[in-house]
Amino acid sequence: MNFDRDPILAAGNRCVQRWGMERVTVDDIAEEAGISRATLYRLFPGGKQVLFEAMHRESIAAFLYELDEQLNATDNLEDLVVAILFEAHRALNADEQLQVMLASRPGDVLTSIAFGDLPRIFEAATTMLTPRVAPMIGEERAGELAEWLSRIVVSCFLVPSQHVNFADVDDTRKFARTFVMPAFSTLQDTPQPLTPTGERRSS
Amino acid sequence: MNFDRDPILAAGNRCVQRWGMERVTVDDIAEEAGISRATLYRLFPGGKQVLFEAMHRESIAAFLYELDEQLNATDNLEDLVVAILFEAHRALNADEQLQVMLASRPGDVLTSIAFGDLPRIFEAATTMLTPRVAPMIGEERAGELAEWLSRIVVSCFLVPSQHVNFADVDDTRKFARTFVMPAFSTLQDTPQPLTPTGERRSS
DNA sequence: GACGGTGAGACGGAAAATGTCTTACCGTCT
DNA sequence: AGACGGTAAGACATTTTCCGTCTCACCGTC
Repeated sequence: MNFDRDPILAAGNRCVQRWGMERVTVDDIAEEAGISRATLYRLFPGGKQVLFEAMHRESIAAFLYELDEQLNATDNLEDLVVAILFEAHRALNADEQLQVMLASRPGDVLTSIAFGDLPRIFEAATTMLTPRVAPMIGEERAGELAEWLSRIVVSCFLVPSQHVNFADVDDTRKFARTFVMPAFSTLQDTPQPLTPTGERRSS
Repeated sequence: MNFDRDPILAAGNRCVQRWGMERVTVDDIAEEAGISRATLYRLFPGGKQVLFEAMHRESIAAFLYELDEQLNATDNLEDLVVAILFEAHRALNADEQLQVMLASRPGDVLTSIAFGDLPRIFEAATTMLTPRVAPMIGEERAGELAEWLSRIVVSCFLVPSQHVNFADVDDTRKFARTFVMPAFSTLQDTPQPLTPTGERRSS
């Protein structure tokens, strides 16, 4: 089943893709959605800013929803972390719309990320992740893990790392074992002993 | 050798590709070109309209320049006409920028074409074509041929024909023999007798 | 030091976008 | 039928943006 999007927000996304984030107008979106501007203001009181925030929120939610579906094959924490990092990186680099959502303009990226989106991303990621990892590490730590992984993904999307390539699943696993798992793994969650060389898994 | 473009007009094209024809501002282009708005107005007195016309003109000129280079292998009128129709169609469908130049917005195409671009296209096509065909059909008729071919190319770009497919060189030749050559060819220009069936040439 | 070309930016007028509001319309429910 | 909620259309004032012109300071060249 697909993530069903609000048709108005979907219209907004189409407009953003056509005109760019700064050039899209409320009239554009209303016309694209096939509704009048009055209705749009009724549905999104607060106008442009509220509408855009809703679009951001939905984009993030849809992204995490699809990411969540990729995680069903995992049954332990490390596999989960690796899958999240790997799939998030892949999806993010393939999803043009989400990139526009995150980076409205080359210069505004940091501003947007720092003051607007990151908290929303953390919140949504926590909501998505908690039911999966709560049985493993407890509910409080789930939020920490979600934020930590979100920061890694977003940061490495904005400025690709020189040291880790999330397009490579082995690289990703090595990174996870070094930088993530030590903070969260408990003994029974570790699928196999960590080795200093970070060898490839035989499965 | 390449067609060298005015850096300011090139900046304008980049902006148009990013924002779309109706959303681009003079400030955008000045900034993209790395000059101040004052300088831009000094260089293009008349402002936005003059600047846009220059961009159109240059796009058309660059297009015809590249087209012209495809015609060196031809030595008779029919081959020339076929090559022009075929290559123009191919290039036009591959050149996103030129498409934006011709069709700023789906609804404005006809207006733009009818009242702005076509005369410029005719003029530029005539300039490009005259030296090639003047030895064959005379200078006055060169203008007629250029206009005629331009109309065909532009019209079939805007609304693809049901009857002729310019992506097919044989189809193109058949079309040329039926609709173009009779009006322009003289006996010594005809590479082989026209046949009523329009069979394929043996090379 | 004169001179041409440029960047930065002020300025007013024009155009566009925003957000609110009113009015009329339409389907539903009672 | 009549009340009611939701909508489209669009008028309206306000704010923002854009346009085109202008001035002034700067800088390299002659």
